[in-house]
Amino acid sequence: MAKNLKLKSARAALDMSQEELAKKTGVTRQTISAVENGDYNPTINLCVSICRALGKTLNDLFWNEEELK
Amino acid sequence: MAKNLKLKSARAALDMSQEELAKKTGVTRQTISAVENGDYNPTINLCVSICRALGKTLNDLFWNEEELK
DNA sequence: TAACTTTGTCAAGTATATTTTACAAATTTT
DNA sequence: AAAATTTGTAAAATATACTTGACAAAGTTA
Repeated sequence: MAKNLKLKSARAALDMSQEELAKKTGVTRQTISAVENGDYNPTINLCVSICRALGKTLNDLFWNEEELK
Repeated sequence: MAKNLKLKSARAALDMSQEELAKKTGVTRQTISAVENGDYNPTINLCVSICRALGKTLNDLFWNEEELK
């Protein structure tokens, strides 16, 4: 899977560490790292928590308009 | 968890059965049923597949603007 | 440069998403 | 009303999301 650079940069824009984001979303730092690096396929609830913690929506961080497959 | 009525109605609007949607998204009919009934927490990849099969986006089907928690 | 923080990664364990098989209730079609 | 399709649900099995603990590499700050 591809890296999630939108997530990575949204977090960077808030100067927030993976650790902080992890705490806010109630998961482990390793999980945040894995999501950012595309190492797996998070649940929608986690995605929503991440979005809320970063002030973004699902479409902002997890939707790719282009890739039509 | 709450039922996903947006999903249920988007599917109904296309006159598509759970079985058809399941086939298009590569999961089981029971999985679609469980997602619609809020019985669990699907992965983002499944959510994206469902959206594409129904011509909707993540925000359309899986994002609730209101509930601020 | 040395201390400190952040990040990537790995292995083993636990929790839960998803499958398979199956049956009954409900809805739609004939 | 009967036949056919659609949907809800359940139990057992499998796949995988997520945790815990730990270590090294890279980046940042003193």
